[in-house]
Amino acid sequence: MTMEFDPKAITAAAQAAWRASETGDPASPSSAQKYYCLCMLPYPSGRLHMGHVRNYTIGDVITRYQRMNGRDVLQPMGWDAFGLPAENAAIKNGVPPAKWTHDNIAYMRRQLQSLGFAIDWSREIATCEPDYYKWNQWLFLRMLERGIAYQKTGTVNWDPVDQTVLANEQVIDGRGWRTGALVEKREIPMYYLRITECAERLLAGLDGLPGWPERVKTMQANWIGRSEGVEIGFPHDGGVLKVFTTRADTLLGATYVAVAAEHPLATAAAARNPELAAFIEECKKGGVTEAELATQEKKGMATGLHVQHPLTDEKLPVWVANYVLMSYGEGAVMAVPAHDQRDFEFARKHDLPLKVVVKPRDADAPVAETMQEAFTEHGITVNSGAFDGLDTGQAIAAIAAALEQKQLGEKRTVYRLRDWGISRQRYWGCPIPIIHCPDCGDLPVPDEDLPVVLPEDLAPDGSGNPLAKCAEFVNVACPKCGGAARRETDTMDTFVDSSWYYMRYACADNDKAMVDARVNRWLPVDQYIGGIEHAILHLLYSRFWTRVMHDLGLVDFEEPFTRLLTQGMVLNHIYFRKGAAGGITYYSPDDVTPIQNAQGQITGATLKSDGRPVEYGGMGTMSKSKANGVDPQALVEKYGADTVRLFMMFAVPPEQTLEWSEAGVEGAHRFLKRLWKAVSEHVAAGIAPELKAAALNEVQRELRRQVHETIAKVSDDIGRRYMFNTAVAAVMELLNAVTRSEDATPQGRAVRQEAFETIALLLAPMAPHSCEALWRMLGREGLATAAAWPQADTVALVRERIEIVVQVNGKLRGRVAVPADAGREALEKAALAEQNVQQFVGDKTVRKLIVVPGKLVNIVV
RNA sequence: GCCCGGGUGGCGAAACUGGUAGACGCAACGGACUUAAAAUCCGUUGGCCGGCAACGGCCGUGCCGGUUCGAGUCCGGCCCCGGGCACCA
Repeated sequence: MTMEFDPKAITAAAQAAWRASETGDPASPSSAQKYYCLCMLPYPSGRLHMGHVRNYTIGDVITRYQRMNGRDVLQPMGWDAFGLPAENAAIKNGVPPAKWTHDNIAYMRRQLQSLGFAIDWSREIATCEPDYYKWNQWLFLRMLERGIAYQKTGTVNWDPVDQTVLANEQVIDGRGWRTGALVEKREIPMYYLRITECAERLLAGLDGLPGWPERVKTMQANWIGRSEGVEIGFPHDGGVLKVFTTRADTLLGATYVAVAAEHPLATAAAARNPELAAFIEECKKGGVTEAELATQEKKGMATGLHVQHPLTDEKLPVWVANYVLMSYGEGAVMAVPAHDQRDFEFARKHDLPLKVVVKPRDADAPVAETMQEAFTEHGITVNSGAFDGLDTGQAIAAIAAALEQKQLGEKRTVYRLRDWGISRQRYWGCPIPIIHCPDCGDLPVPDEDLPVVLPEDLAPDGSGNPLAKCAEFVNVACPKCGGAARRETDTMDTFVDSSWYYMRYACADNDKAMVDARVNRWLPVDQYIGGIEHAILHLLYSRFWTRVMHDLGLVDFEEPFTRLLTQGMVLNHIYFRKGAAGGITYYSPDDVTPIQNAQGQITGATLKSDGRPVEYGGMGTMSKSKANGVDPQALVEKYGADTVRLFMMFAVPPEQTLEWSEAGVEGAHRFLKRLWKAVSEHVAAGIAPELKAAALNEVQRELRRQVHETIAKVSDDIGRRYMFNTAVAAVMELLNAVTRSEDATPQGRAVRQEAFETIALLLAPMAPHSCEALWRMLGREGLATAAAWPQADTVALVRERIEIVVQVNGKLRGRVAVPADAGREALEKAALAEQNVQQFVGDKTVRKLIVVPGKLVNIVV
């Protein structure tokens, strides 16, 4: 038995032992209760970074803990293998996306294996494989049959120089990342999934997810954005302009209406008004993100058109405004400058009138001429004829009723949520299985021709989709008339791939069906773990996709993830330079020398290789694209997998953001070495005798109580609280206590034996390799990671005396030791008797005595 | 701009339901061991003040205000940092 802690040897031995112990078919049903522990699948960007290590270590800790608690645990792994970075790498290095992706997968798989995660690799999937994406296509066709998938135009970023569609990430300050050209908005036909039909179910379903963090549910609910209001019609020469409002009570205060630049009314007016046409053209500049639209300068122009107020028949001017979004409601709003801040600012800027129609409940109405900001709160209706004196709620109801009678309004519920556009004008993705025939129109690819296989040998060059230039792919016979037809060359959003991969793990070997009965054994996922950045899109799309599959009878469940743990991001500094054309080059924090101001904040840096300045971009998520990822490999080689895993769990609680620093890794390593040494010395003294609880002296009972308190704490921290950092801290405290004990009596050694065995088991989920070795050293048979989780002995936990805190007027003034079962009166008496307390109470009158049993007494004088 | 989080010693953090602020670890400093260094072990470590000492006092959880016997924790306002904003994944 070696005394040296040798992580390399320990890791190799443990991993060999685990491989040797794998028995039977992992897919075979087990009598134990199932537990599906799933981590979000990684994008194979090249190398693992610390965010991955954090994610998969959390998953592995939960997996191993549940296994030791007797569950039949499934922990699979796969690759989110389609996407833009593979195309970017191809453009940069000339390597085909397929080869780049497969090489990355091979490398990252080895990295994951080196960390000793208990992953069932027999179920591994990669979303770029035809036997996976075939089922994307198959389900898309089912959605098309049911009208869940449909075609309409959508807005994209267009680079006029490269003649290509850009992702939002490729638009930097309104310009194309490669060309520097001003980006334009362009309308193109795309396929959409009708997620809005599901809005109410997706919203209501959140109430049935007690295992999800409140913040994620709040974000999803806000994203779906249900609003109840009134759709109001404003008649005009060409028909009726529809707007939606949640504040119908302010209708009499409407002084103009505003429409989006893309609104049909704007287009119609622009046809006869060159100035307006130029303004609308101006609005097309820039990217399509909501952040960009919401922060741009608010601009508008009158169309010269007018609509009629539905209640007063007054003529209201129609304006085009860039702050009105075509994608929300009807793409038009009634503007009430007195009671909406955005309308207020717009009206002041363009000299549009203001009409006050709501006053505060307990104050006078604001005066239009002197208002400094809009009055947006609820209140009492004024200046509104028959509706005066009503409270906001009543006024909305009364005005809605009046509009309904004139058939110019009806109550409606609208959602902020938009349908999911899945078409991407990109190569490295799942082909959309549609054939365009000049005679028969757009036709689905027949099921028997699936999958539509993506050619893997194309080379993207940055100008458009290479698929569209690939004759063998594009040219196809029409499935209906047999004539020459053209394949759809758009591919699917990669969120489609990740919306159901977790189901495929249950039956990855089935080439006849998307999923089979096994999916209902393993799913829903008991514990899902992934970054908080996926709180909305991925998780919402997955919930939607699951409902579609449920409604098609493919799965029994509607919610895919029972419990969710959203891991905080691992951040690192970001450094970059802007190129002449507008592109951005990122530099690794390792390659720069930061410049700090007097407060120690980083203000910039210089690049080590050329000594010239680079800009500082603050802290941000570790990612390959920002060049700020830290590869765990060097740390694993220096300290071993267990140290890296343990440090990750100890540094910070899982949901919290982690600003990366290596400081502290050394501490985790020292702890493992100290544990190793302590166990070595303990076993070197021979076999410990059997523990006789009744024969222990007070000191031994005290140490044993700490052993069992630690079992209770660690079980709660891992099983319920997900506070792995405090679980590790508790084990550290226990080790400190054990090593302080120098009791060489037989029962003293027996207590230490129990303590060390307990530590080996409590730490096994986090540092499994070391714990296997310790378990053997302690003379135990079998695998620590397969042993039963320890249970706290309630008898050992009993305390005879406890310490009570005494406060005077809420300030700590003393502590008293009392019997654990002391009653209220005994506590009060002991508290008042304490010497320092008496100094502060003196001869003052005790007004009140607050007793918190087991904790404190507060004396109010 | 909008939605969601976070801010506690020199640093990562703990304090779970309103009840002892700073557990555990890092770094630093002092000591032991050593020819020396590394490693290891022991001790000190929020700030200020009093005391030979035991110990005691005052201040302190981003900023301003409030509720409460008692606030890191609850409420109102603000500042800063991070995540998301529908084509990065």
